[in-house]
Amino acid sequence: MTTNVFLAISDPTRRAVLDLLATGSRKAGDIAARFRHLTQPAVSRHLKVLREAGLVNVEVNAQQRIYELKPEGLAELYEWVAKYQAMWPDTLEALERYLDARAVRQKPKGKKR
Amino acid sequence: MTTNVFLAISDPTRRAVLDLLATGSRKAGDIAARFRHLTQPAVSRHLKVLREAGLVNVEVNAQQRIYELKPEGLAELYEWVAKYQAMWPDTLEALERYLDARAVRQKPKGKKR
DNA sequence: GTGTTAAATAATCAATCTGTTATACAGTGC
DNA sequence: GCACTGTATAACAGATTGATTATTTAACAC
Repeated sequence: MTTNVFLAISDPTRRAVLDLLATGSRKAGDIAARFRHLTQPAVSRHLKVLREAGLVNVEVNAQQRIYELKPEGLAELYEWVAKYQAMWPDTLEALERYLDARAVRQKPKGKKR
Repeated sequence: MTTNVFLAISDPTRRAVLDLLATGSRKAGDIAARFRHLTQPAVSRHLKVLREAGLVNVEVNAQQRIYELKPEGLAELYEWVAKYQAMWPDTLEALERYLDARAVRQKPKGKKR
């Protein structure tokens, strides 16, 4: 139990679910449909992990479950990483330059990550 | 391969190593000594994961390895979570209030997390 | 009631993770 | 050379993860 946020976001599928929910709430079935390489139960279990980590809310609507992002659940993570941000090369601009440089290095023309 | 940052920080021991290195570079042996419930090889493997994730640098000094935090390695994580920060209740102050409230709820008198 | 739909849970399995002990490797000092 | 020190790696065991298929649960529609 006490599924924690760090563990919850360590899985790429779960991050993708969060990214999707960031664009708006979705029914469980619609979320599952986005992951065509996964079955419905697989997605359902990812949603459970996200629920237990406090990263999403569920609203019941007849047989449907509407998942909503709960972004404050990421506060703990933000809090943790922000400590390190202060140690970054220099300013935010330096960070941006760093990220841009990294993006170019990793994928010269691509867009997905 | 391609050990990623999200996975690297999902383990509490590894986060503790990073937190330790945030206070200054350390020899591998000194790091291992901090985790008395773990053996030297166990810590060595955590260090390897952190290396592969680009979160630490190693400087060789005779038989010793001096580990140094590479905070820019957390840029990807920061980048990801920062997207969500914009969706938080309100301002930074609201976030702080939220965090304080959460801390009180979870541990009325304690201080460690 | 029956049948249908939406989603969660159960049972199971393979792969991965984290720890252990034992061992190898590389550098130092004599 | 040999012994010693510091750290990494190998081999393995147990726990956990993430997927599957099959089943259950719950609400709707008739």
